[in-house]
Amino acid sequence: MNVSLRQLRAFVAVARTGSFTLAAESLFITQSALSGLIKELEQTLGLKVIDRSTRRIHLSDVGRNLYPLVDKILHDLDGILDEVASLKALKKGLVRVAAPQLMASTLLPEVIAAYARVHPEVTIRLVDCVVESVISRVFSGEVDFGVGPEREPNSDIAADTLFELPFMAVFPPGHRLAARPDLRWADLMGHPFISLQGQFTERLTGDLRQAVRDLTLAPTNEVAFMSTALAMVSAGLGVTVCIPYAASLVRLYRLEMRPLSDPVVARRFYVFTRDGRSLSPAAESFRAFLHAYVAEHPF
Amino acid sequence: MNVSLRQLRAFVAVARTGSFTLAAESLFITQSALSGLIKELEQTLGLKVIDRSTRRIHLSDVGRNLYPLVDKILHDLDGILDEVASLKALKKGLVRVAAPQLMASTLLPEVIAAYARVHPEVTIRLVDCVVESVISRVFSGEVDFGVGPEREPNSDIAADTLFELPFMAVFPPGHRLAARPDLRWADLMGHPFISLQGQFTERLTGDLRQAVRDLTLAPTNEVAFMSTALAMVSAGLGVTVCIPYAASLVRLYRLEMRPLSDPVVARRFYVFTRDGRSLSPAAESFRAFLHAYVAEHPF
DNA sequence: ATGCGTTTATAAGGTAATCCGATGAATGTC
DNA sequence: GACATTCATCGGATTACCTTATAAACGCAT
Repeated sequence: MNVSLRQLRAFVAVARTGSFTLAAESLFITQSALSGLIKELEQTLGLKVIDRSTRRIHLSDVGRNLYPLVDKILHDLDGILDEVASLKALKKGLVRVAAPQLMASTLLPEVIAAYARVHPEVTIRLVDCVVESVISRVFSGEVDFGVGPEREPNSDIAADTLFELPFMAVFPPGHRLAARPDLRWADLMGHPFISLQGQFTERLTGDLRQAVRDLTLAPTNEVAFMSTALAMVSAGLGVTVCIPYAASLVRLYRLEMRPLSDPVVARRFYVFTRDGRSLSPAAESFRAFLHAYVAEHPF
Repeated sequence: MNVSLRQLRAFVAVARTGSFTLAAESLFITQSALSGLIKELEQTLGLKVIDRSTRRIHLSDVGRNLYPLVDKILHDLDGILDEVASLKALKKGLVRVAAPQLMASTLLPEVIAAYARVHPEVTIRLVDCVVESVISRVFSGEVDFGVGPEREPNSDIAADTLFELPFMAVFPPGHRLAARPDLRWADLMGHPFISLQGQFTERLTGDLRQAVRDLTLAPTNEVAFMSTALAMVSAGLGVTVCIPYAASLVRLYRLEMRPLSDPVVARRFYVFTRDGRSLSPAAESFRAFLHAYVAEHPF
């Protein structure tokens, strides 16, 4: 029995209004179109569901039994379609974003606050974790997408460049480095260098050696979190480097940031998504918003 | 959002099978037709519900939420359509028939038994009542149709002739009337006449006076039920008349029936339905069966 | 009984949805 | 890189649905 939704909607509209003419109006079609829908429905079912003449309309016995059941189904379906429309219109939605701790405590809260002003009904759930967890959380589906620095390519993960920014020197106000007009990596060599554990230091060391053969970065301390590093710099225990997106945190510690050259070493940050998997409307919206925000707010 | 049932069925089939090709087979359409249905569904909804390549298929986030809800709706709808199909195929159904006591204790039980042998899943509910109630029960919708003798026409009630049969004399075996070769109404005049209350006698008296001016039927007793009349005839308290469809009851009382002429007075019996209202498949089936039964079993 | 206003049914023609068969493009495996 | 298989697209045909016009039916008033 190949009945159609249009036919069922026509039937319910007639049952509700008691008139073909009024039912047609309620469905925004002409009376003759509605008459044809009812005729085809009855032919497909093989029995009458509406007894009518030009002056009277009644549901048949079968029609009377059918009406509340079909009415409920259409009501449920319309509820589902409304739900989808709400998701599409960003009238509701949930976005889960994984990001490393530094991202999660500097850039992203700003972007999320700005986004909430535009789309208050969408919930952004920030999942802060170590850099190495970002991609695995994306892969597992635990989050909609992740934000973080470049890592080994993975065929199941798509990486979309968010920004590429250079490292900058960070030191306390009044530090001897503050007096130099143009800072070079070599200038940092005479000072205790505080770095981050893991690929941060490995990649940095590799990049420097590749650019200047005898430039060797020997961290005097390797800590897990940038906030620890900044606190130590603030305490006069050395200097560090970081990417400009963390400027807000550097200012919080009342530290100074200066560009570094010879060489300029940059890091790319990406939005990671599962390859071949679409984002929900809300996630796609926030992803695009993040890209636009970063493009509009140079650090 | 004008989605169609075909599109929703396509979506659920893909979700269930994990393949466009297998989903198309399960819906008895080609793979390209199914591909088009999914494409149109996503265009109508304005978002992706299925992420796919030539080698992989996943439901999107929205698709994953949508699937169980749509699946349930389609399951419920198919249940309803199966119900309608069962009603149409007479695999289920209830028919309520109103009939006068005499009809209800002679003809109709026979017909219902015969019908049950052909359509065991249909329930026939016999509502026995006085003649005058038959039409009002049809009118009120309390029964699907009624069976009974002619009464004043009513524009809301349609009357479809079931049979037209003549009155016959009823008397005990060995009665003086049994010796006569051809009985005439005048022959009954010399005997106590037991009649039925109400329009039975009024209509009969009117018909007889209309045919033969000085033929006056003066019942010596008027009772409510034919069974009472037959019992009294059996006890030798008089004679009566009745319509041949009640022959089984007359035999039960071991009485004899003979045709009556000068005049032949016939009564029409009808199937009464509400005008402009269709019968359910089961009711229509039983109504047709009743007509056929009566045509095939002359009394 | 007749005329009238209004409602449902039908006809003709047009558009949208759905379908088929053929084939292109993509993809994982060998 | 070749191959088998799956999804996407194209062109054409059919079906479902729609509009406008109009016929048929019907309850009411006269």
